[in-house]
Amino acid sequence: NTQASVTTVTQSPVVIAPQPSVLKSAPTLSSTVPITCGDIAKVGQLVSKPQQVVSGEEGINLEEIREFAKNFKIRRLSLGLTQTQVGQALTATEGPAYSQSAICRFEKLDITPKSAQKLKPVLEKWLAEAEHWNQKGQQNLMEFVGGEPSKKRKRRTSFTPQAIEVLNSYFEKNALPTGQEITEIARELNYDREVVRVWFCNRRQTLKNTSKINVFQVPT
Amino acid sequence: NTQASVTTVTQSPVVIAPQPSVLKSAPTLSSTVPITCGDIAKVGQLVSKPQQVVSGEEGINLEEIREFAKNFKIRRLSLGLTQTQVGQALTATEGPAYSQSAICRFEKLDITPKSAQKLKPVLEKWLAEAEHWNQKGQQNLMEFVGGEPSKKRKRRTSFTPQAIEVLNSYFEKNALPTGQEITEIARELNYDREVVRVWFCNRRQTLKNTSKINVFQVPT
DNA sequence: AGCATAAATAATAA
DNA sequence: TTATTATTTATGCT
Repeated sequence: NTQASVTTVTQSPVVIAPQPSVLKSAPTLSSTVPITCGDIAKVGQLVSKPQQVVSGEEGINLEEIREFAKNFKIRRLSLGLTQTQVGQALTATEGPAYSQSAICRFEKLDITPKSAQKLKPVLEKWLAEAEHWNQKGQQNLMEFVGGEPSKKRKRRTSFTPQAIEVLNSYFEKNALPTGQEITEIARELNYDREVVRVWFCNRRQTLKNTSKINVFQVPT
Repeated sequence: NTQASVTTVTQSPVVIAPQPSVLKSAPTLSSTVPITCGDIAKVGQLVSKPQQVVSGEEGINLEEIREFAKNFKIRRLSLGLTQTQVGQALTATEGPAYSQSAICRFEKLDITPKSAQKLKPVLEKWLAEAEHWNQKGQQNLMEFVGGEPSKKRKRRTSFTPQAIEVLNSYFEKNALPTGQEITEIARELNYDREVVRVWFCNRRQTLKNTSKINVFQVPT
């Protein structure tokens, strides 16, 4: 449409201040920290050890990777992209598959130096390209990314009191229904299946949150 | 600890590219979009109308506000702060209460120009200060944000047995008092209104929890 | 005016 | 990877 010429806003670029370790930086990293999967150390763990900033045999600059990861996140966010979107877009343009989890792990540096080293240039290139398209307009970016242009957030469902009652009774019987069961409940209540699934997720969440002991003193 | 001199990373500041409308920009905004609350138009709606970039009577520069809102979000994120944190911190340092919802709505420009105009300088000032502390280290930022003892973290209220008795008797009569009633109870007991409100919340939770069946049951 | 909670996103478990 | 939990954001409501 004739979106007006508005897009040439010439907004002053935001300069992000230097970031002292937004990540938790695992300061007192010691013997107590088990490396979950096998015994290959992760970037996020190695990088905090001054001696090993450059991983010996590989010649990998961990500090550089850490910085990039941090910048990557900021740049991703300022493009308004999610990890999922990046993963999907990469999967489409680059060779292998990149899941949301993969992007997440890169940003958190929860990967081996080798993987990081391999992934970094891919992300770097892709991100630069995304930023380039973004210059030309949000629409182009979305096209490049591939997702439908800005899918809208689903309207918030409101359940009827009756429905909630039924849901709660199911929940009391079983807080973790199978996909099958969810489908059935959804049909019975005539709500969207996904909506019902999310309801159970959130209900479990809420329960967990509220089941903490309460703050105020007991009236002795 | 002897965190090494690492912190002086002199990371090259990230320059955020100009952002053509990350927000959904409500492109096909037409008769179908009802303005939820009354008929006062929101910034996000007004700003897309070229003619009205400056709100007439008020002299409010909507375009400026839109830009600020966008930058605010990016800067908030690059500080690693959530809307909730900002809201809480503002509530602590500035006068009135700022909920997570309020921050959310500001960022989405889902507020009236007048409110936005009022909120903007507050956010601007606060954010600049937060960035300043962040320069000095993540720890300082968290202290600034997170109600450190130096700031006025609200002291934990302890109710007298008498007060609790009164509260409980009110609770038995009505577990969900209106705002009006809460105010009155608070005045009667000479406690802060908010404290009383929270007491009722917590009381309801407690009740709910104690009467709960063990939930995470295995689906058979 | 802001709470309660639905929906979306990020992080972790499997 | 895919499945689920945990966290954050957004919105219907009154």
